[in-house]
Amino acid sequence: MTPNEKITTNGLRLTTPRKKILSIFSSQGHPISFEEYALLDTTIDKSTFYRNMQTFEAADIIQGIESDEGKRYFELSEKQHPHFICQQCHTITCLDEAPIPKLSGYRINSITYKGQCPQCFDL
Amino acid sequence: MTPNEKITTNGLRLTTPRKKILSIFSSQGHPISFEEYALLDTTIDKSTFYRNMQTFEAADIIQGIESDEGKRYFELSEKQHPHFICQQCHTITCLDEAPIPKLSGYRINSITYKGQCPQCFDL
DNA sequence: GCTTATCTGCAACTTAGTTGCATTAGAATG
DNA sequence: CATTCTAATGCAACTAAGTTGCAGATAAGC
Ligand SMILES: [Zn+2]
Ligand SMILES: [Zn+2]
Ligand SMILES: [Zn+2]
Ligand SMILES: [Zn+2]
Repeated sequence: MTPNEKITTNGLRLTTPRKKILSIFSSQGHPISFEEYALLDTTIDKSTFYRNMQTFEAADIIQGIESDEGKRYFELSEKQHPHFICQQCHTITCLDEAPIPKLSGYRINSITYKGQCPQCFDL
Repeated sequence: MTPNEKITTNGLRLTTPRKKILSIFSSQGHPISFEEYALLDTTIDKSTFYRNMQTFEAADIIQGIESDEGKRYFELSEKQHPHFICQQCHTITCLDEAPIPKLSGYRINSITYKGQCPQCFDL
């Protein structure tokens, strides 16, 4: 199901800002913050952006993750994968191949590793 | 090495606020935010608290983690262990027994799982 | 095309965390 | 113990991510 289809099946309206938000997120291969989004779409208001992030998270269209710098990053919630946040260069990497462990009794929605990425580790 | 010893070996001054901060963190078994800390120590100023969190993170005395509600939680950085953040009741659990996986090329400092804790999962 | 409830954009607000600065108080030295 | 020097504290003002109230716009359904 495409993001646009998820919108309509959730009883939400397919508005112009929503179509633009989803097309921009579709063209990113990694999570972005509002600050980064606003560089790609100067027309959107931040309240519209954040309100849609909440709506889309509830509809399982978008997934948010917290950076180590007190900002939220968002990406399309397609196939589940862990993320790595480098505490030195603050890059967020999608670990598409990494396995998702199990924890008995818990339902795991996401995994975030923090540390040093290969580039920063070599220095 | 106790937290107080770590302070002096890092060339930091063992001040009254610092001793109180470390004694309060020693008596917690899980990460707490400034909001929670301030209930246990009404004398501290928030700038002193946050500045010490930064100093203590650099000296590897305290470790911070980001909650799913845009707040930072802190705990003594003794033995490494993953954390589980429940997205429903927002409780942060220390998973003292859970293993820390490896990722080749990356240096992992922390792991955070998000999802539903056993209490919320049963509902 | 008309109606209606949802959604948007603006501006004002909230709040976690930071910063500048004057004062205080560890620690080192004699 | 008194002196000195620098690190650390407390206060108040500030910053910035994210939220909220509201009036006007617009998608969806008839
Ligand atoms: Zn890096
Ligand atoms: Zn990703
Ligand atoms: Zn829970
Ligand atoms: Zn813990």
